[in-house]
Amino acid sequence: MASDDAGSEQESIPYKFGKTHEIGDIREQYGTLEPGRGTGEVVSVAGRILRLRRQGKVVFAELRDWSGSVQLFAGADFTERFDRLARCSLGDWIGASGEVVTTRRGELSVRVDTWELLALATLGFGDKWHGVADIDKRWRHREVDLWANEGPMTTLLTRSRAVRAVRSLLEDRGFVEVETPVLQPQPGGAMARPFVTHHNALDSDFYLRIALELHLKRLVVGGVERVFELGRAFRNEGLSPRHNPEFTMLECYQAYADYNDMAELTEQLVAGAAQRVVGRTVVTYQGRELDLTPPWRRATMTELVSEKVGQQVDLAAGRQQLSRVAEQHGLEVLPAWGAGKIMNELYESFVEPDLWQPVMVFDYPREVSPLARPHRSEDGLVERFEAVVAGRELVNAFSELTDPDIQRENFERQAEAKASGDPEAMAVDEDYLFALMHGLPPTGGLGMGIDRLAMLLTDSSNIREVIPFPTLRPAPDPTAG
RNA sequence: GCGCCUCUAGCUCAACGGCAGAGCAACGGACUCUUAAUCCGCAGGUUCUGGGUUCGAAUCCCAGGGGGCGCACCA
Repeated sequence: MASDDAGSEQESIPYKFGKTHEIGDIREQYGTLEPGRGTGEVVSVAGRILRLRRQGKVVFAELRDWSGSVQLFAGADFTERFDRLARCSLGDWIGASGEVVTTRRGELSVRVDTWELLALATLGFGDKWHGVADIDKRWRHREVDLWANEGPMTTLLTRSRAVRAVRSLLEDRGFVEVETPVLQPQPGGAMARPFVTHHNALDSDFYLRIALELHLKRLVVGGVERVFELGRAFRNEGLSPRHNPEFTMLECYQAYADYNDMAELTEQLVAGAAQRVVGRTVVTYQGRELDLTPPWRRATMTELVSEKVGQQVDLAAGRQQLSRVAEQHGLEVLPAWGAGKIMNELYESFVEPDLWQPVMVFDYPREVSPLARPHRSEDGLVERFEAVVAGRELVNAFSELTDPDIQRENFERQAEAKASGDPEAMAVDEDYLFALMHGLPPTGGLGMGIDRLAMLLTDSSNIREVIPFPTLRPAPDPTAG
């Protein structure tokens, strides 16, 4: 009987439901009402039944939509099909109409006159008190996580608002949004191992992009003076609490600007997003205060490394001295590393993890920055900075390299490294060089990890919390948990 | 890839070498203002998988699988 009944109930579910209010709005408007009051306002709300308390001829249910939850108050004397309502399962979706009231105990409620079943939850969702704690299940079946636990909906909505804020801040500054190819015959714009796929009709291998950079700069060559893309990039690398193989980047490029302009833009974007999303620019992250209010501290890599190792070091000191400093601090130096690479390693190993408040780390070695323009006054350096927040790189930006000859040299040096076995090195990108030979004006460029921005604004320690369906090993059995 | 930790009912967890259990959910019932409602009843298991040790294994050992954290790589 149960299954036949359920079958006909499925068929009787309406195709739409005219809800008049978000639950959150009702709570906002009437949340302070005294006990035992009516409002005269009749509303229709819809959502999922979170809890159900049967009391004989009267039933209390907690109904949750994505804006919040409110109690439904139903009674045999005034609610249609009362007995069926009392038999609903936790997790069922219903739409209910009635007056907004408070009960004797003062709980804000919708006193249900009429209601409709909108979906049956035939699989249980988890413990009504503990929710679902199995982290594997939460990530493989986010729909369950969203319903059973409090945090994920807030995280999802916050991320959405953060992306909207970034997009709108850029549009306010005259940037136009574009979409460039994900499938590329040759990946470029970053040093990373790509994913490979195959196009049947063209009988060609393609790579999933590892960065957005080169196509966007080609658009600048074409005259698109302020351009950005918010898009997915893919890197075939290990997973970690801070790395998902597919992740979302913002890249934007501004003609006639340099990296100092990009530093200012970085502050405006991050602080602006925080302001719009959480309402302030001082946030709490993992129990510590983080002050995103501009201006951020600016320091050069040389200064920061020197400070950390307790002696003045710079590229001019040469590979030998840097190598000695590195080894004094327990850092293994590979033979292929030049002075610049050693400096970068010193920075990444000893300085970056200890930076907490936002810092703009300026002026990277040329050796580790093949797409950035040589520094206007410092030998061996490029005009590049990374913005580090909470010990992690959030933004990477340059004065873009515009000289096709230097770009070709840099590509060729990368190609040599690739030939000698570095799977992450770049290849020579002739299409990009072709574009540069048509003239890239002075341009500032910036890349930001959107997932990491979302982590900061949602106080998430694991990137998988801000990605609804993170990359996981395929489950052998889809129902296994 | 390597190291450490973890996996028991739908969910949250006990049992830690001696009969696999509780709460919640589900199912049946009582109850007209509840707040994790309460009460009565009933059912629920390949203890992740496969081997081994043992009179006896959820428990100890080995191998495999899933997941987490750390390291490495990166954003």
